[in-house]
Amino acid sequence: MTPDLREDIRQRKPFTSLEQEAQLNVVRTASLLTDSFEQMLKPHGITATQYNVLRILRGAEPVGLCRNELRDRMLTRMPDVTRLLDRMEDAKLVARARDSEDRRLVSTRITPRGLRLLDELDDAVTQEHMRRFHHLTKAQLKTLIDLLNAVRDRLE
Amino acid sequence: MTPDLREDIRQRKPFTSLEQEAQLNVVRTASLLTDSFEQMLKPHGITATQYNVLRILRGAEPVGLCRNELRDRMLTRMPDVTRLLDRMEDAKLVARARDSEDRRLVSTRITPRGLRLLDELDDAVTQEHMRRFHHLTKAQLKTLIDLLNAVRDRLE
DNA sequence: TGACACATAGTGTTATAACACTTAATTTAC
DNA sequence: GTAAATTAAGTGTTATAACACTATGTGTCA
Repeated sequence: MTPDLREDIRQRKPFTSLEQEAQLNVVRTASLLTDSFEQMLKPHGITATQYNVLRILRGAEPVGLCRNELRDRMLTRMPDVTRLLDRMEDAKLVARARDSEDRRLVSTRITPRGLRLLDELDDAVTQEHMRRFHHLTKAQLKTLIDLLNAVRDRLE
Repeated sequence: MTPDLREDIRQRKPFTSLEQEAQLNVVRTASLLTDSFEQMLKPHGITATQYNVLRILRGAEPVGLCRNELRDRMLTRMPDVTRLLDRMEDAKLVARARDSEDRRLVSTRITPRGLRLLDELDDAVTQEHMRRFHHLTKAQLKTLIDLLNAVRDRLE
């Protein structure tokens, strides 16, 4: 019933270890989840990375965050946050201002337009999460989350 | 003891649903696993995507695969397999030959050099998987794999 | 058998990611 | 108080990803 990964990617030989199978399963699942999420966002003109930035900045309101703080909070590694923010600034989704106390820092805040976009997306995002996970029980979801937390425990 | 995702990405508010928390956990974990894997591969001059291609082609030996078949078997979406293979051909890791029966097809095979590279990498890859997952029990790994299979069941 | 639909690989082009390097402000140590 | 180290943001450049489009070979069907 549930097609396993081996079938999915048409692999002929069995996985060499459970550890390998676990890694491939995590990566494959994330890829499909992200692709689906990107497709949902596309008509709205932003990427999953940009969406992630907007969510972080909305959570930080009413203050902004500097570039490195933002980078450290992102879900996926992003080595060029400066130009990511350039593009988002061009789209008027965020605004930057140099910090007056420590002039090395540039604080970025979400704009009203960015907030409006997140608001428009809220329903679709919730639907997306539900669509992908509603067939698991709450207990299964908790177990999945716990196991992934445990994986990351030795990872970062 | 195990830091949960909220702490990790310094999120102040709780997740809005278990479904959302599950999605973010999957994506975050995959990102860290992939980054770590990429770092391990870097000294050998290939990316995780290229490694994936080599593994698929080694599994297909002694025959090659056409571009679309390869694309469909990849772990993550890759819209430009042609030029990915161009680069790998330049590096002499794969070789291409037009199919004589159906001249639309171009079959790609792994070269001896590609096989040698995989062989060199085998230990490091196994170590990498172990390092990331050895602190979970076999039962936990099986549960994790089952749950991820279940997630993907409604996804593709 | 000839026109048309379809499947396959590849190309042109733009956008984004990645990485090493630079510049500027602040902190630290003497 | 000044030089050196540190921390921050940004820049130059190359590599890769993404997407729409083209060219060519194969199958289909009137």
